[in-house]
Order: sequence, then C-alpha cells, then structure tokens
Amino acid sequence: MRKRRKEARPQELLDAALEVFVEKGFAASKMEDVASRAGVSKGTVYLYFPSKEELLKAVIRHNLSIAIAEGGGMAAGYEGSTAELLKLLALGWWERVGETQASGIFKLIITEMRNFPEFAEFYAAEVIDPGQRLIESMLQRGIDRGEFREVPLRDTAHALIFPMLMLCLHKHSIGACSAAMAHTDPRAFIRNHIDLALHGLCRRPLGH
Amino acid sequence: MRKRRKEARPQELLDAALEVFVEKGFAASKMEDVASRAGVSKGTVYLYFPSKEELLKAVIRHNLSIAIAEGGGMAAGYEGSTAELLKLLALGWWERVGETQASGIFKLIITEMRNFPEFAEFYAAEVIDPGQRLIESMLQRGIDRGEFREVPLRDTAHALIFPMLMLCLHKHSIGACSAAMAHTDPRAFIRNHIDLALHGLCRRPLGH
Amino acid sequence: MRKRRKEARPQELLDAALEVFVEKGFAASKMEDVASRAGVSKGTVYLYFPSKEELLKAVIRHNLSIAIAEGGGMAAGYEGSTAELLKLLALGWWERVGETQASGIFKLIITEMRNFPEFAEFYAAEVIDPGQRLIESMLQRGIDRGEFREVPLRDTAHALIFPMLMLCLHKHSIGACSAAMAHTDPRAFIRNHIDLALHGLCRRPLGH
Amino acid sequence: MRKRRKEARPQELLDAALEVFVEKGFAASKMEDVASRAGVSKGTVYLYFPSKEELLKAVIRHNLSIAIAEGGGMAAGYEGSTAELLKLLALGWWERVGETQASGIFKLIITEMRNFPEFAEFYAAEVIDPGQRLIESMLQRGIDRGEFREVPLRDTAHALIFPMLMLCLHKHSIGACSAAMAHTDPRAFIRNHIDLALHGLCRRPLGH
DNA sequence: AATGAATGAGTCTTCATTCAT
DNA sequence: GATGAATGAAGACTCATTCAT
Repeated sequence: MRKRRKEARPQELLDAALEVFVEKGFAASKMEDVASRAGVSKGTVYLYFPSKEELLKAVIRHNLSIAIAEGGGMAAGYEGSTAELLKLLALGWWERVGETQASGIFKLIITEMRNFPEFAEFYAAEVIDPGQRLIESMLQRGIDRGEFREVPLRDTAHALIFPMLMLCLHKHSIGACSAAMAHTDPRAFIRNHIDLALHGLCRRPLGH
Repeated sequence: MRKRRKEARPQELLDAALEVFVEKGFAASKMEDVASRAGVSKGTVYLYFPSKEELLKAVIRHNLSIAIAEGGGMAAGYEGSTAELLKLLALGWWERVGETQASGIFKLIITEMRNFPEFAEFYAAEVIDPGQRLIESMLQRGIDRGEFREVPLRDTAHALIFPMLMLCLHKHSIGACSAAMAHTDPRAFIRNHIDLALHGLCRRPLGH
Repeated sequence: MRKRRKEARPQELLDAALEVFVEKGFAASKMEDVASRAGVSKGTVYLYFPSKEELLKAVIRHNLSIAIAEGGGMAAGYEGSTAELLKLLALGWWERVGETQASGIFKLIITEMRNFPEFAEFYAAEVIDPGQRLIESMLQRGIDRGEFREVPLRDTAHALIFPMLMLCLHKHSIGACSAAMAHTDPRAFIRNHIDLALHGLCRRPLGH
Repeated sequence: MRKRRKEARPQELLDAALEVFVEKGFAASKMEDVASRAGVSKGTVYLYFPSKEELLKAVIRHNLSIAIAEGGGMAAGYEGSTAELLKLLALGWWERVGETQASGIFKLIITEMRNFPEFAEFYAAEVIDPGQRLIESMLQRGIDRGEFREVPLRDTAHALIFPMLMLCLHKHSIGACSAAMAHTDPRAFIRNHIDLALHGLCRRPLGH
C-alpha cells in the first residue's frame, strides 16, 4: 500500500492539479491546494515537479495525450455509414473524454494559452491538426462514398467540433456553478447536434 | 501627464481592463498593467473602481450589456425567410460583437465564473436566457411557417450558438497566439455553420 | 463673511486637525479627513501648512500655548490660603483646558512624542518645567506659610498633576467610546483629588 | 536563519509587536519592523497572526491578562494595616507590571481605544472594573477598620490609580525620549504618592 | 485662493519555493 | 521520501502631495 502509493503519486498529483487548475485557473491556484487535494503536503509536490509552471505543463501534456489517444483509432476499419461513424465517434469521445475530469483540459488550454504560447505550438500540432484531419478525412469519406454533399472540409470540421468543445467548457464553468444550469443531457445534445449536421450534410433527407 | 478627463476615464479603464483580463486572465492581471494600458498610473484606477474585483464586475456588466443590446432588436419585425434571418443575425452579431474587443467577455465569463459564482446568476438571467429565447423563438417561427422541420428547440439553439461562442474563445486564445492559427475567415465559417444547420433544419433541400 | 472666513482658515484647520489627530492618532489620520472636517478640500490644507508633519507641529504648538497660558497668571498675587489656591488653580485649569478640545493635546503629545522627539524638548521646556515650577512654588508657599508639612516637591507636584492629565486622556480615549464610561463628574473628581491630597485619608497621622 | 521554533514564536512575536506598537503607535508600525525585531522575516508573522489588526488584538489580550493576573491575589488574606497593604500593592504592581514591557499596554490601550472600540468593552469589564473594585474594597476595609475617614470610594480609587497609570504612560512617551526626562525613581514617586494620599499634606485637618 | 484629479512611494498581505528535520 | 516552518519577491491598495484648472 505504501509502495503502491508512492508510485501513484505523480498521477495523483496530476489529477489533483488538473482539478484545481480547471476550477480556479492557473494563476489563482495555490500549490498547497493541489497538495492537499492530493493528500500530501506542500513540499511533496516539489519532489515530483520542479515548479508550478512545470506542473501545469505536465498536466496539459498528460491530459492532452488522453484526449488524443481517445480521438484516434475508432475510425480506422469501420465499415458502416459515415453518418453512423460520426455519431459513434462523437458519443464515444464524449464518454471517454467529455465525461471525465480530462475534459477540463480544454478550459485550461483556452485560458492559459496566451500566457504560455509554447502550448499553442504543441496543442496545434498534437491536438488540433490530428483532430481536424480525422474529421476532415471522415467528411471526405462521406463525400467519396456519396453520402454527403460537397462541403468545405475545414469549416465543416470546425462546425462539428466546436459544440463538443463548448460542452466541455460549459461543464467546467457555468455547469459547475449550479445543478440547475448544468446541461441536463449532454448525450442528447450531442445526438441532436450530429443529427442536425448530418441532416445538413446528407444529400437526401435521413430517415427517422 | 496630468490630464483632466474624469468623464472618459471609466470607459478607458474598462476597455483597458477587458483587454488585460482577457489576455492574462483575471488573477494573473496586474492593476498596474490595466493602468498603464489606459495611460494612467496605478492609483488612478482606484479613483474609479474600488478594487480589482469591482473592476472585473464592472468590466463584465459593461461588456455583457453591449453583447445583450446587440443581440436583441434585429429579429423584431423581420419579414423575410427565417433562414435568411438566422444568417443575418449570426453575421450581424459577429460584426458587432465578435469582431470587437467585447468578444473577449465570453472568455472572461467562462474563465472566472467558478471564482465568482455571483456572475453565473447574472449571466444566466441576462445573457443565456434571453439569447436562448431569441434563438428558440426564431426556430419556432421557422417551424410555424413550415420552413423548418420539428426539432428540439433548446438543444438546437445551443447547437447554433455554441460555434459562435467558440469562435470568440478561439480568437482570444489560440487565435491570438499567432496569425497562422487565427481563423482565416470567421465570416465564411459562420456562413458555412449556419448553412449547414439550415440544411439540417429545412424540410426540403435549400436551393444554392 | 468671505473675508473673515479666509482669515479664520488656519485656526479652523488647526481645530479640525486637533480633533482628527486626537481621535485617530496622527499616523491613521488622513489629510482629507482634516480638510473635510474643516469644510475645505484636500488641496486647501496645503495652502496653509506645507505638510502633514508641519500641521501636527502647528497643532501642538498652538494648543500647548493655550494650555501654558491658562496655567500661569492665576497664582500671582493671590492672598488666600494655599489650599484654596491649589483648588482654584486645578478647577480653573480644568475649566479652561480640560473641558475644551485643547485637552486632547496631551493624548497627542503622549502618543507622538517618541515619533517626534523634537517635541520632547519643546514640551519639557515650555510645559513641564513651567508647570512643575508653578506647582512646586505653591507647595513651597504652603510649607513656608506653615500650612503644609515638608514634602518632596517634585514628586508631590507630579502626584498633583498626574490625575489631571489622566482625566484628559481618559476623556479622549475610553471616555469617548461610550457615555457610560465617561467620567460622570470630572469636577467632583478634581475636588476630591485635591481634597485628598490636602487632607489625607487618615483621621490622624499614621505612625511610621 | 531557519530555526524551527513553532512553540516559542507566538510569544516572541507578541513581545516584539508590543514593543513596536508602543513605540510607534499601531498605525505607524510596520509589520516588517515587528518581524525583524522578533528576528524573523515579514512572512513569518502571518504564519501566526492573520493580520496586523489581529496581532494588535492578541497583543492587547495577552498583556492585559498579565496586568490583570498581577493585580489580583495580593490583597486576599492580608492581616496588616490597610495603609501598609495599599503601599505593598502599589509597589508590587509597579514591580510586576510597571517595570516590565507589559506596562506599555496602557499607552496602547489609550491610543487605540477609539480606533478599536471593541477593546473598550473588554478593557472596562476585565481591567477597569476589577481594578476599581479591588481598590474600593481596600478603601472600604480601611474605613471599616477605622483607619481611614469616609471618602467617596470611586473618585478616591481613581485618584490612587491614575498616577500609577501616568507613570506607565510617562515611561513610554517622554520618559523614553531621553534619560534626562525619565522619572529618576518611580518607586520613590509611588511611595510618596501613596504616602501623600494616606497622610495628607497638612499638619492637621483643614477647616472648611 | 480653492479645487480635486492624478501620481507613486510605501505598506500589508500572499504564496511559490526552499530546506532543516 | 515527506513534512511544514520560514523566506522574500511580487502585487493590491492607500494616501501624502502636486498641479492644471
């Protein structure tokens, strides 16, 4: 237990740090809050991360990896309709990222990117580009297979992704303030959002 | 430099504060930065706002008023098709809010809402509710006039609004980091987004 | 009226300053408080006194002069018993100093002397010394006339003066906090104090 | 210098704070002065007291407790003459309070009471009342035993106490400015003060 | 002379970071 | 490895003082 604990420390600290950073924002977060949320003392954090800033970077690297890893893979080798695939992808991503604490990473990124422009590069290269390429390739697949009409790939990809991100942001801002304001059913929203887009994408009316 | 401009000062300070707060985040912003961006000294800010927190509140109140004021009005008395109206509304809002500094307010709101939950109430009552009701009423108009198919009003309204907000956030986070990452043409994106949604909304294929 | 006002300014400012300084202490007093209590604006104070410190010095000089002026004179040429003279002197001083705002000067002196040791010299030379000499000469008069027994002049003078000063301090500290704690009847206290000193507590001389 | 002395720190800080506050006055005292007089750095004070004002309150509570504790007790069970008892009490109190740093508390109280009226209540209830009752009961004892003539208890108690307090104030104001002005022999003064009160100035009761 | 907007030095207070235990 | 007392740089805020009007 002691031993296991020790090896789990960095992970526990990253989780605690993510929570605190997302909740308060990086600048307003205190190392002591991170420490106590992880159940250790102030000094201990410094045994694993040399500074607050490095902790932030580690938090971002770690959680973006998760988001990235969850994004890929699903699409490859899928046989069914692209419409179905898009819906599966969106709901799967939500389940594996949006519903976990890792979803907060997007709030963090948006908040802190201007203070740490070094993230921009990393984020663009590792998250935006692959994500965009993934969606664009799926749109292209739909177009190629005659499912979708011709649409501008980039803007349409964004139009598909943005509401998903907003859902994450919403959850960690106003949605965290009171139950009343939280989205009652994010999955229903996602289904509707994809439906709407698909209706708009498809050459002919979808059957319902 | 000692100019006497008591009347213009509050506005200048609010503008400077918005810029700084959006850029750095509230906690990481220094009052002195706000002051110098407004061309005054540290102490002067306190002649007009009693504390950093009150300055934030004033910034939010002021800029949300702007966003609200721009949102309403346009729809009333419009005679044309709802599709056209939606598109006009979206582009008009972008022009009058999205393209101005006031667009940063949404980043600020999302960032700071958990630290100042009092904003949540205000924001929900004064921005989200009216905005949502506006969009929902337009959707209903489209449905009533036989332009749109039946859709869930709330989720669809969100699906329409979220990409607009993301555009604002984008502009003030990654979009501000380098020209390369800025959205090359937000208006084209909006047109495409609304097009896509309208395609999805309309009972029959739109003519192009 | 305008003209008269102008000439009265310094006096009005000194009075206002004394009140504020005695109430809050010098360091905690704001020039603006002094100004507004005198019914003028911040800048005006500086037309009459070059700095807060100089204002303090002026306040002290001015009010000590009053206390000094009231102290002397009365004794000279008095014909009656020294006991009577002492009582008259004490009550007269209370009436002319203790009951006026000028009584606060002693609180101010005691409070600020260590911060402005330059006052010590002035105070010692202009107030303590003359006051002590006055009382001592009266005690000597009583002894010379066979009214009083031989007592140590200096300590006895202090023993006579200290309660008078404490009465001033009391009035401006705890006595100012609530009516309940104010001395109900300072004159009765003074009469008793002098009586006690003159009379003695004991029915007959104690054996030592 | 990083010593680990959590236990002794509060006491050291209270002592340093008393000195500084008495010397400069509360408002003019800097936390850093308190810290350095206690041999620690600025930040350390805040590990033990949450604000300057709370530090003041703690200083006052702590030192008044001392003054109170020293005041009581002595009188109970004394068998000798009341005159002797009064003298013992006065000299004992001076030795245990007046000669220590704690004597400064009276200057602090008088100075700050109007700024912190909450002290007034505490001070009245815990110091003035008990002190007065103690002296009054001793006067009553003297009267009951035929040692003293009938005197007004309250005013006479004040007349006995006030010079003792003035001695404290004197020590921390003018007495601290130069050796020349310090009371050369406070004990002699006290002895004389009590003697005077006990004895009376006059050879025989004055006729009125 | 009088005003009060503006300034910026000075203080309180916080918190990332260090290091003796 | 873990702790938490201690540090001191940094930032919010105040207010004596100045000066254009």
